[in-house]
Amino acid sequence: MRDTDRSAVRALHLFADMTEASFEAVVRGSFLQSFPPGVELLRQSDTADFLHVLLDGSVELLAATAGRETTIAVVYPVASFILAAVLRDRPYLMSARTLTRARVLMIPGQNVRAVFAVDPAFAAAVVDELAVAFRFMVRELKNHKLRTGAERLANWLLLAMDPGGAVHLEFEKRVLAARLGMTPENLSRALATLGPYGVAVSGRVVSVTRPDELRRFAHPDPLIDQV
Amino acid sequence: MRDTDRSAVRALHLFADMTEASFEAVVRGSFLQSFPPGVELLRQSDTADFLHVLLDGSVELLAATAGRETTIAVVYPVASFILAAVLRDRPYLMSARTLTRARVLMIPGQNVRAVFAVDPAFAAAVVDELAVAFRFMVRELKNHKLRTGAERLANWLLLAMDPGGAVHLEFEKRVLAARLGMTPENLSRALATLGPYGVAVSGRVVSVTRPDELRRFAHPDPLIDQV
DNA sequence: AAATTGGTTTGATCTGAATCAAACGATACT
DNA sequence: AGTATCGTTTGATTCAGATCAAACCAATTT
Repeated sequence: MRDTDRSAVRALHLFADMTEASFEAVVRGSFLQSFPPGVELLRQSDTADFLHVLLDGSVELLAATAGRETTIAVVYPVASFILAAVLRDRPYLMSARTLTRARVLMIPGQNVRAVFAVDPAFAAAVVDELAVAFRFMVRELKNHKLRTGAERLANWLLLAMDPGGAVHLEFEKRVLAARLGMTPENLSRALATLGPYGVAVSGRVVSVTRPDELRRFAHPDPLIDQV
Repeated sequence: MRDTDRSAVRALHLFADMTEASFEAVVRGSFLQSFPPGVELLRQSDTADFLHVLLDGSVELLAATAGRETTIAVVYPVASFILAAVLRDRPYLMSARTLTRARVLMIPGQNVRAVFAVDPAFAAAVVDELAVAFRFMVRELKNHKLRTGAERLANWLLLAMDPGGAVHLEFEKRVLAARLGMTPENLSRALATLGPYGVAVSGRVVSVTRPDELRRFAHPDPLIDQV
C-alpha cells in the first residue's frame, strides 16, 4: 500500500483510535485495489474472506433468490461493507457490484477477528460501525414498508437538493431507481406525479421549486431519513 | 432479582463469558419485570435508556410514520432487542409491544456501555449479538422484497412444521399475518392458494400433506430462511 | 449526415396486496 | 339457551407496482 493511501485508511473512523501495532496487524496482508464499473466484488453465499472498505466510487449491494434480484443498498465512501459476515465468519447474504470505478481496501477477515480480540479501541469502532449498519437497515425497511415509491423519491429529493432547490444527479436514473427500490419506468412516473408539488426534471437536473409543498407530500421523518 | 432468575440471565449467550465482576456491574440497577399482553414497552424516538432482554413470552417490534404502522419483527426468548440504539445512545427506531404475557430484563444503557469498554468477553458477545441482529434484518428485507406473501407463508410453514407435517399455531392468525408482513385477509387468501400444494387449515392447526410440492412452490433459500 | 446505441419516457396491461364491506363461526357472557 | 363479542373468511373494489411494448431522445460512431 502506498503511504498516501495508508494514511487515508488510517484516518477512517474504523481505524482511527486503534494502536499503531494493531493497525499494522490489520493492514498486513490487506490490499487496495481499483475496479472498473460493473464488476462483481463478491457473491452472496461465498464465505466471508475479506472485509471491504470503499474508499472511492460507489458499490451496490444486491440480493437474489429464485431468479429474482433486488438492490438492498448503495454504498458511498467511506464505508465498510459486509462487516457482519466477516465478524461471524459466515457466508455473505448479499452480492456486491461496483457501480462506478471504485477503490476498495480488502482486509483479511482473520486479521479483523484477531485484532478485534486484543484492541479495545478497535472493538469499540467495530461495534459502532455495526450498530450504524444495523440502524441503516432498519431505516431502509421502514422506508420501504411504510412509504410509496413517490414518497421515497420525494424524501430523497429533499435530502439531496442544494440550498437553491436543485438536485444534480451524478449517476444514471436507472441507478437511482434501484437505490429507491423501484423500476426505471416507475421512477419516471414518480417524478411526473411530483410535478404538482413543484418538481421539474430537465435531463440530469431536478429542480424543487416549492420545497414546503413537497415536504407536505413527503412527510419526512427523522427516524427514517436522518443520517 | 431472584437467584433463579439471576442464573438464568447469567446463562444467556450475551452474559455467559464475562467476568463475575462485570456481570455484577451490568446487573446492578437492572430489573426484571413481567408485563401483560399488549403493553407498549418502549416507543420509537424515545431515548434508549435500557437494553431489553426477553426471557419469556413474545414481543413485537413495530414502526410507524405518517399514520401508517408496520411490524418489523417478532422477538422470541431468549433475545435482546434495541441493542444498537443502546450502544450508540441514540433514539429507538422502533416501538416494542408485548404480544403475550412477557418477562423482560431491563438493563441501564450506561451499564452496558461501561462494561463493554472494560470486558473483552462481553464486547465480543455484544458484537456477536449485533451481527446476528444485522443479518436477521437483511434476511427480512430479502424475504420481503423478493417474495410474495404466499411464498413467505409457504417458507414459514416449512420451517414451523413438525416431522408429521403439522403446524400448531400458538398465537392468533392476525399475529402471524403481521409477522409475515401482510393483512389478516391476505393471510387467509394465501393459505387458500397453498391448498393445491397440500396445505389444509383446520382452526389453529395447519397440515402440510405434500411437503415436497410445497417446497417446489416456496423455493426455500438458506440465505433467507436459515436461522 | 446517417445510423447505431443505450438510457428514458409513455402507454397498456397484469399482478400482488390493501381496503371496504359483509357474512360466518367460535367463544364467552348474561 | 340466547346473545354479544371478536377473530376469521369471503367477496368486490381500488391501488401501487411490475411487466411488456413501443416511441423517443441524445450522444456517439461510421
